[in-house]
Amino acid sequence: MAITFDYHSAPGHLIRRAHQLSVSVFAEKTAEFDITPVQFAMLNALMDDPGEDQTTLAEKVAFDAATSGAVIVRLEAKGLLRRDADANDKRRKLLTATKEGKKIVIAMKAAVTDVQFQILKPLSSDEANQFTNLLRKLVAGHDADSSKI
Amino acid sequence: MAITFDYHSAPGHLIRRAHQLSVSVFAEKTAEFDITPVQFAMLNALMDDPGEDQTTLAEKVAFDAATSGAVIVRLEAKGLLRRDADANDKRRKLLTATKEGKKIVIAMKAAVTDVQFQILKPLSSDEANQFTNLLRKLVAGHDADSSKI
DNA sequence: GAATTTTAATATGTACACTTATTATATGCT
DNA sequence: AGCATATAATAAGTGTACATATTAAAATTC
Repeated sequence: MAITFDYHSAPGHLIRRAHQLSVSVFAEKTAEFDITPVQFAMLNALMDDPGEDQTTLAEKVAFDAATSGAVIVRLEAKGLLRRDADANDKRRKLLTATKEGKKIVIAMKAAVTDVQFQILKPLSSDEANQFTNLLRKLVAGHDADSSKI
Repeated sequence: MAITFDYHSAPGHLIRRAHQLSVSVFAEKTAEFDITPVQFAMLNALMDDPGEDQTTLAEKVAFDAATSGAVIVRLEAKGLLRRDADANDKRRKLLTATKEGKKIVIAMKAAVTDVQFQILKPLSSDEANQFTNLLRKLVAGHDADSSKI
């Protein structure tokens, strides 16, 4: 037994590395659009349900309010979404993707699909499916855990 | 075919979520030590090979020089490692874990081991092994890719 | 052996990511 | 109605994470 920890083989470290690689592949494949994975996730989610408030959108993509607030400000600055005050609840700001925002999400779709393949590239097709399913189960399990407080 | 992307099931997004959860579990289980996963990784790696320079240590845990530089400054501020100028190469600063640093890594070992189990908790034992192996293969594959430039 | 190139560390700027605190507004309770 | 509680958004502070630029010190090349 070594005194130190074999952190290289630890899931925690491997997940960090995978995230790092995943972001890097995304940046590479979508360089021309100048949109980060998080920005894409938010804009993409917004297109399914326009007119959402920031909190609801943040929950959908699983970010805290502070982070998503900053992302939304950047997306607004780029002209990809609009924030309108809710007449019924002055605390809320309702979000809508602009024409530009919609256009960019649609334009990025092929590249983002390709990113997913590139991330999984070191794995065989079977392994890739297994891995994605296990990842989904892992995340869902933790989500279920945290919701039953 | 929907216009938008099913980003919720995409490996890229799932990996991000997994990373998020992983960091959160680490923080929870090691709260008393006030050490982040990255800080632990660096300090732990340093114990295997004391007297390394920043660049070599950064490579080992796969961070860029700027990020690891900042982490090292924080670890030094906490008194967990020492930086000494290399007499043979004045550009380099050699790192050594202090007694305090070593003590904290050893003290954290059990908690960090537990973190890995907690991360994988939603999976069965078999699934957890499969998942970790696939993750390792994924990361190794990308590493091999980037090294053959 | 002087000029070019490389390398180690730092600095700068942008973008997550989270915690805690603050402000404004709504809602629930009595 | 009036007060306590809850909620939406923002602000402040810490810590990754990376690209690019800078500085000082090697190493290489001519």
